[in-house]
Amino acid sequence: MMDRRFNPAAVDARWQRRWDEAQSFRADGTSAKPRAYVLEMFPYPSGRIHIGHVRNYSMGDVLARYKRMTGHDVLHPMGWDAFGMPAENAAMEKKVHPGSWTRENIASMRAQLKKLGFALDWSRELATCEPDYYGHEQALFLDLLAGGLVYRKESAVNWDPVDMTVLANEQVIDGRGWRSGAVVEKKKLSQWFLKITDFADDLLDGLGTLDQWPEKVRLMQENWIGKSQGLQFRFALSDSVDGIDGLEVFTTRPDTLFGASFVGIAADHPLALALAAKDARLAAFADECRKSGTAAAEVETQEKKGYDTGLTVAHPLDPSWKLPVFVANFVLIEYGTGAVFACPAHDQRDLDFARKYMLPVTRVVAAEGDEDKPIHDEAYTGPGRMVHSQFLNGMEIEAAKGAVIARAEAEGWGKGTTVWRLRDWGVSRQRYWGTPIPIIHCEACGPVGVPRDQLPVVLPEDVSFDVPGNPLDRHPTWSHVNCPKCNAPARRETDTLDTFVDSSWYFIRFASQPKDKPFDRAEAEKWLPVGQYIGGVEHAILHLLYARFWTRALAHIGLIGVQEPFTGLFTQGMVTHETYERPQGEGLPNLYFSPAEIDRTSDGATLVSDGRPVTVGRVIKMSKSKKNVVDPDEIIERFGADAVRWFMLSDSPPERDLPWTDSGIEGSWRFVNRLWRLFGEAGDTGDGAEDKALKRKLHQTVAGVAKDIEALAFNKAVAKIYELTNAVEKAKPSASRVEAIRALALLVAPMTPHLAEEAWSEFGETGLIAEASWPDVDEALLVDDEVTVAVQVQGKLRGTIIVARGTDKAALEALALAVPNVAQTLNGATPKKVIVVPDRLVNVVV
RNA sequence: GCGGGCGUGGUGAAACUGGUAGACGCGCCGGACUCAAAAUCCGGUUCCGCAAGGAGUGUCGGUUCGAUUCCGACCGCCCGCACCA
Repeated sequence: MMDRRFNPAAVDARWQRRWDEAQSFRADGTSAKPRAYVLEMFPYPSGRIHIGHVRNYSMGDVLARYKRMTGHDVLHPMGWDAFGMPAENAAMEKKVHPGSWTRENIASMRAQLKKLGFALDWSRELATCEPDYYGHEQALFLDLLAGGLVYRKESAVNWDPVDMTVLANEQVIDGRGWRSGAVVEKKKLSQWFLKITDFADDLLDGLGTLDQWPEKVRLMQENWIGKSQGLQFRFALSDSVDGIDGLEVFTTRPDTLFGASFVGIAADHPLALALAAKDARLAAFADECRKSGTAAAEVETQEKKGYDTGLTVAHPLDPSWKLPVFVANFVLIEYGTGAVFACPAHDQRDLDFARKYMLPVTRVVAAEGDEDKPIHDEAYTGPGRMVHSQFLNGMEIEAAKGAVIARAEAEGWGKGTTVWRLRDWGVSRQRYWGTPIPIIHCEACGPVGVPRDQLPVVLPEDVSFDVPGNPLDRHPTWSHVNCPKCNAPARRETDTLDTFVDSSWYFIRFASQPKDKPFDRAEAEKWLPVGQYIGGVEHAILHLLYARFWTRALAHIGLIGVQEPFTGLFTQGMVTHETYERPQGEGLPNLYFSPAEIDRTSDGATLVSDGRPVTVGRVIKMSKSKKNVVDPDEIIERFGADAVRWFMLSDSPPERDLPWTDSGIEGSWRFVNRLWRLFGEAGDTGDGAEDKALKRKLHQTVAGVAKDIEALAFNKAVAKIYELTNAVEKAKPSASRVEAIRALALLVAPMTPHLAEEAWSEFGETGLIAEASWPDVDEALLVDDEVTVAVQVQGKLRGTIIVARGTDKAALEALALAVPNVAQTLNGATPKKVIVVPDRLVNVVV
């Protein structure tokens, strides 16, 4: 067959249409087949699919198609995480409505995804910005409210005075708003909170059951939840200040109580605030503390500073022992009680502080023999026994902790407590483009839930973005309603929900989409939990933790019987690309060029426009600012969907970054054509004989590729397919070769489905390969009956022998010693020992 | 600072439970076909050496008949969290 060239421009669309018409990828839910729920994190409709999406969805697609071929009823849906700030920014900058901007983006991104031929059940597509999604979310919010998992509280937020909105912590850079550049203010606002802390223990324990999650993600969540056990206790204050006569502190080291040196309180601690009201110098110090608070790198080098309040507290185990109270810049109001007792000998921060303010340092824990060793500049945090600690002396640390807690509880001045880093989830956002919180504020009745028959609370379309702030606040009529309880004039809540709420339950809605309620429990439980969830590691904490919480919360109020939403989680690496840069001149940043402007050869790169060289920079994550991006559309145009998909799966392990290269995609395109030529030889059985070796190779490959796909080791599956292809190409025409060629089409069907379909129909099959079965494996063919055994002398390879599998040790030893090279190396010496591992190696030791 | 991960050819990487290091891809070198090019095909490609042979998985050391794999120390890179009491 000469010069057969695969033509994706014609082929891809044809099969995409056929799959559509046949509804090949619709999840059934009523079949007797085992069910498989394969899900990739749904995209934000920013406007264009980027190559990272292509990698993500290619992986999920291989798994989904493979599951279908192995007899599963597969749910593999797609939707849009469609609310969020970029739409409002576009509205302000381009004077378009966030809704039309978002919907147009969805339309063009959907078209892009379709061109890639993903095996998605498009009948279940959803967008979180449509009332038929967020209306149900409002119902769930009211359910959680009724279930006691939602509350309203005043809380301090980051307020951007120019954009007139709340900013998330991540949006505050060096104390300024990321868009406006305005200095961010702390502002107290009434906000809605979800009681995620009620589930802190359960979310932590649950991590232990997630054995198909990356260890890394579980650790990140564990740290985020941040469980600390210790003692909370009260110090009596020497003088009462505005009615404050004691200080509550929390410590994880109650054992070191006899090493106490001072008490530190946060600048925003009520006692500090009360004192600062009468002390200008303290007020100034507190201001300084607040300013230097958050900037990340700064914290490390930040000097420990304090302000002596002049007050003292009494030590709970010895009331005559007085400890000074400092306002200290390293004590955080957000954590614990905002006050600490300091034991400098065994805590580095406390030690730094104590040295600076000349406070006593007393060792209370010592390793064997170190009892009188002084503490210098390094706090001792290792194991040991208690010293200088009265009734605790001689105890191990853990025993001493228990003893102090027991005594505190018996004497009533403290108790054993658990403190969490995790805070309740504030979900109010002063934004337009989000799910309206279904609440009506009435002067007489307070906040009242919108009655169910009035859901969804739909976002008004007639809004303007001429002035900063939330357009819902300014809308002439939208917020003016009557109280559902007393019918008096009232005001609608104008805050919307954090978009993380939208993504906390979309996987349930995918599984079941009734019109009249968020989901049908029985239907949803058929599919849930998601068997394999695939996405970027950037969602390791927030999204995945919120989704775990939301699922538990729904279970708690009896709406669903699932605790963990995702049984298997896979976090894929990024697609990276080298950068092309050139200095612009002194003091100016380097100028970057896009790959399209560059002529890249094996030994360098030049700019096409002037022919002069540019520096080839590091291979990093694709980003607009570095211009190292490639456009999937262009690539699909040139090489077709299959070559792109194949490249996304080749070479790099999926959890690692994948460097994009032009030669790589060209290599994939070459392989697509190689296969296509090979498929053209499926009619040639030669003399019709069997090729035992090829047959064996085929069955080994089928088994190996299946194992690799199930382990998501796509790069290994790809390598095995290359090996088989090489073997088939080299083999002489035979019945086995034809069998192998046909099987090869099935093997690549999950990865390069258009090519596989085209071959399948050329083979004369009338059905779709997408609906065909994965080839059977003959177990007997998985092992070779001849093996190559390595022969070593002193652990160094001296030759190999080919023997029948299972040859016994004595025979192997004799054969090995007969290898000429072995005799030569031994040079007459008598072997001291011969180690024989059957079917593997013989090692002669002298 | 704490927690985690990773270091293998020119390059992306493979190597089952400690058993022939470098499969497979990219690149490169040589050849065939062609007037020529593209496409395709064949051969080679860890390093040193003409070869025999020797060295080799970040560095140093250990365990072992045998270590990319196990243990210890160190170096480098990447990621997450971060004054968390």
